[in-house]
Amino acid sequence: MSQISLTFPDGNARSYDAGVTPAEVAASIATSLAKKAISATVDGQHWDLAWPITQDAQIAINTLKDNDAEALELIRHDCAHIMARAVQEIWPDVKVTIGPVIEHGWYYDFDRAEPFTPEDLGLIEKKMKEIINLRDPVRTEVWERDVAVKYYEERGEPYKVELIDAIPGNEPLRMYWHGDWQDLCRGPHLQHTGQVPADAFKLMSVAGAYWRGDSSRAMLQRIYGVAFKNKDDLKKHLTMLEEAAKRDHRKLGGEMDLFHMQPEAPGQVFWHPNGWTVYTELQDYMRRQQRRGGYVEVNTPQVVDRKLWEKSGHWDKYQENMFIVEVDEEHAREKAINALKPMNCPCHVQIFNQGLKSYRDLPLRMAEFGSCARYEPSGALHGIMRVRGFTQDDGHIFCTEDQITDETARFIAFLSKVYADLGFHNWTIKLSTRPEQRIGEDESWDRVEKALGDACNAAGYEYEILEGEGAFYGPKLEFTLTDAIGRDWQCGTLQVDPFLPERLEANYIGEDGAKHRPVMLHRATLGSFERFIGILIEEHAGKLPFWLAPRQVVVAAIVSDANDYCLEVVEQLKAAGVRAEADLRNEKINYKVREHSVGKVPVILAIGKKEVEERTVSTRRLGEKQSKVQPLDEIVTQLKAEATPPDLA
RNA sequence: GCUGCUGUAGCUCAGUGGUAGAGCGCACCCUUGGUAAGGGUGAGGCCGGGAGUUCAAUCCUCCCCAGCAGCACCA
Repeated sequence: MSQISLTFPDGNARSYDAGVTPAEVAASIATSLAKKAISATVDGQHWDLAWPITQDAQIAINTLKDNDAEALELIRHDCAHIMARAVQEIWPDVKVTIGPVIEHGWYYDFDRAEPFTPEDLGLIEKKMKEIINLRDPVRTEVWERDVAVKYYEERGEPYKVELIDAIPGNEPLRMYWHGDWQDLCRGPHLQHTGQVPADAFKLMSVAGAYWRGDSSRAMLQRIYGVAFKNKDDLKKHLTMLEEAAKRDHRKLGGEMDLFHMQPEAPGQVFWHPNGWTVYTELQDYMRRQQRRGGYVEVNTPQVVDRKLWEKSGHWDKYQENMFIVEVDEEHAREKAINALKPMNCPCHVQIFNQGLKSYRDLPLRMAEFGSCARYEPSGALHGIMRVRGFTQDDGHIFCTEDQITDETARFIAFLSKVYADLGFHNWTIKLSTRPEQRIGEDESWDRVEKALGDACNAAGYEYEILEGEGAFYGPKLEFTLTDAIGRDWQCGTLQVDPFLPERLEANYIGEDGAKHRPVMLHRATLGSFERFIGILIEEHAGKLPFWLAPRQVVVAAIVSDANDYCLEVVEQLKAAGVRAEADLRNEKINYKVREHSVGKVPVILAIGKKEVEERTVSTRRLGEKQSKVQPLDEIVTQLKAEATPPDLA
């Protein structure tokens, strides 16, 4: 048998028979290592201890203790298998499908006639612990395709048969055995079930999920679990989830009296005075930014005849998701059918099309705080983050293809400044490329996709590529922020669209005196005010930056003799442009402090006898225990400065 | 839209086949209290909507609406 040379992380190399497994390698070093080992990393690939190595390679033996990423991957993956085995032991008629590792844990999809109940999850967890305690060995086998298909057909596992059919013919079919239970799986896995920490996992929830992510196919039951290396990490994770729930914008929206929603208008927001203050403050800020950024602001109609939507192509594609308004005029022959605008683009093109445009007018940047209505599927609605009525900070840049890169880079700079001003520093860019169903030449897609990528690079940002996720007419950049519990939300966007100018016959006169077609860049920075304010609330856990806080200062009287002075303080603050209010209620200062703290008021000025006499205030900042006595003039100057939006400071 | 769960006072939630309860909040009274809940009294409910079963339904069954989790969707 031929020899191979394996190089260890410390640089030492040893010679082994070709086909040696990492388990044998570990055993050759120390029996304790062989026992502790969970997997290997072979030439950068995560490698099962039982897989043979046939050529020279770099090798590292992973253990539960020292290798976080690998350990968690294996623990979670083995949990998926152990859970599937537990489910089939309890309910033998349940059909298994797939169970991948995800962030913090795993899920596994099952086909079962009866729904899993919360009590069932408890049963499954108990059974899983039993399997872990058995310390059943994990074995891997490579099967022939027809053998595997026959095996699954006999056992009534149609989903597995379908999976095998989808695996390319030249790939080996690997079977993993956890004791006497077996699953088709790429691997790698642990050595035995006992290597999963029995006290560091938890089944979290069960929900429906379509087989193969296809809404036309069977709805399966997906059980989610989380798993960690030890009990403490699990506990930390559960605590984090509890904390995150407190930051939920829907909860804080009520506590801070920002907005409410009700069944008569599902997916639409009733903004209360506090919430509307945040909204308008943000809108004023965006308006200033856009003026500075070279945009002209416009406004367009809400109710627009279907003819325009037919022309733009939206009627065909999105009719189901539009709010239709039919008007039955007395003398009309037929009803007028309109749609509430689901987007602003076609309307902006109408403005562009007024009068003749010259190449000298390009790039033309047109912005609108555009109210849109989309009939989103009921299950998609989520607080104020996914709604049916919303206002985009929309904008369209009419330009030439040559100007795309510059305009994109310019927009990225614009957006990053806005996000930074609003307290966001961790956001990501995704570049969605050509989908299967598309229009236009591949050459043009090549150029435009490159233009977007170049612009990101020029602006100094990395981006992730979402293959095939672009719109049918062009690629797009998505700017994504994350909510309190780690769900991603697309906020900003930039889409290249040569299609709509074509359909709506936009053109400009070029240097050569002939008509040319502009390209349109759809772009939004916040996305929608609704979603962005939701994210803003969660990001700051309700403690909005002072300039955005709806209630900035409460002046609270400690004794009623201080009332007049409190009102005077409020007047001075208001005159300085600060949102201040007096709390003269017959309540103890403790009570007032608590109430306004819960309401996330950033500054409480407490006024007692002493402050009245000395013309001072006792300043207490949200989140701080300590209060500070300072002269009235000083605090007014200070808060005036803090209330100034970052772009005006 | 799909699967599952939920819907009782303004809010958070108990509860029962014989038309309801707590805490907080609200109103009024007492209390003038120094930085996260002072005390008392009181008002407040078509038990999400509709139909059915029953002598009787907030409770059981069905349909609808809305919310929650996930999936699918997101111009």
